[in-house]
Amino acid sequence: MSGRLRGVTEVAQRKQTRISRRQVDKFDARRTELAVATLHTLAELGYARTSLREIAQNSEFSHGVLHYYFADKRDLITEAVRQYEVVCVTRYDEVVARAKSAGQLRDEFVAMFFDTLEKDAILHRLWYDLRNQSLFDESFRAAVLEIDSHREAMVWRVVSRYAELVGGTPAASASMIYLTLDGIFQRALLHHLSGNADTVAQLRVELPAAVGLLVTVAE
Amino acid sequence: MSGRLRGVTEVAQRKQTRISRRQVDKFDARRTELAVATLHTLAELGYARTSLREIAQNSEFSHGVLHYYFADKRDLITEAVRQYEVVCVTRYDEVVARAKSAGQLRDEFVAMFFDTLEKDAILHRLWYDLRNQSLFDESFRAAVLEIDSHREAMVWRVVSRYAELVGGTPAASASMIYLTLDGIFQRALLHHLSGNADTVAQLRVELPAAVGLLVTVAE
DNA sequence: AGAAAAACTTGACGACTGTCAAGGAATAAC
DNA sequence: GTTATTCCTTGACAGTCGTCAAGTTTTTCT
Repeated sequence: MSGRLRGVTEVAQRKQTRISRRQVDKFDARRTELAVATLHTLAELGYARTSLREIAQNSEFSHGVLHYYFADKRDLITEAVRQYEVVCVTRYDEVVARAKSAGQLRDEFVAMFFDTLEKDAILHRLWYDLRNQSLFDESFRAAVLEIDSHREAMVWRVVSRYAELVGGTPAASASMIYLTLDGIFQRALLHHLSGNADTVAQLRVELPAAVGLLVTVAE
Repeated sequence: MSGRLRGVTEVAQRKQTRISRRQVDKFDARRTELAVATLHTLAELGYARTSLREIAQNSEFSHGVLHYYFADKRDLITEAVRQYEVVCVTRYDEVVARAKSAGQLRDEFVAMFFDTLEKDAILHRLWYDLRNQSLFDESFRAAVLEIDSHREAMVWRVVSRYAELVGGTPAASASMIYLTLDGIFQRALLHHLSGNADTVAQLRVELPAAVGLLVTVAE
């Protein structure tokens, strides 16, 4: 039987079958490969204009294969979002690890901040697109909230370590600190993609001071 | 002649004709009416899922009329965004005007902040949707950047007045202050629409302190 | 080797999209 | 009251969308 009546559960079953036959690697590898292709297409076109045929064209397969590995479009996009998380959520950890002084941590953080802003701009705009999409489409919310909390934790690791090195304590909650730095990033991204380099440069100048505001130095 | 070959300029011409015949009121009134219907549809469905036929169904006309008053879909949506601006950009001005003390201003600001967060949630999520869309679609950027700067000015009027009343000065640039408060709003919106009332309440508690951080009190 | 299963392609379906031309209905001009 | 003009509806167009069944190619198993 070449039955193709697969729901989400049936895809999971099929996956289970593969696991038992020790072919899970191949199946999951393709799934990931296609999810990555999806990620790049989404980053290029945005959620509103990304079609399955377009995604397939960014891979080496035809559009039909997407329904072989994914139950439906949502399943595919959700998986793509997870791939984003893998890429983006440990970005500053090396910076934290090698920081010997507060000044060094701050400088390298700022450098990394604006480096990824420019290098991964289209990937970041996708993140904000999907986070926003979750305001309309309930099916993304769980994944979005999870990634958001991981991003918050990532920022917290940076700032709390910075506070430690500078001999003080964070001046606000993890939540506040995250949304402030994320707000700076979002704004910088908007102006970067708008070609407004001056505004981006201005934000770069202000970022260290903002970090300073978020940490109180003990007297 | 019943010619319907209208580009953007021809729509403008036709409008000009009406002006000379003193019927500009009627034409513009319909345009605005349809733009408002568009705004509500967008707020309900999001940019990605809003079609012209859906918009027309939220008005009392048929879908064809949209191309009588607007050159194309972008023209329509751009006009809808302008309507959003009219509604949203003077929200806190009355609060500023009637504030007799720093404490009153702060409290009423916080109250208004979370009032509109809940009452106009779907309108606000539209704003963020469109702002994000401008990261992908150049044609929205000018309007988005303009509205964004108006929002920044609105927030600045609140905070600078607060600083005045408290006898201090703003501790950061207008840009920084705006993106901080906007970040809080965005986060609160996400959690409000996710049904996570606890997180929203937490943000409400933290908002006054955040405002405090943004203003330095003179010694 | 041949048989069975998995991986992938192709082409089609119904639904939906933005656009626009043709024509009817309403209003204004004379 | 009879033309003109404006306003609005209807229906169609060419295209795209997600989905899926049928069939071909490739891999795996025995």
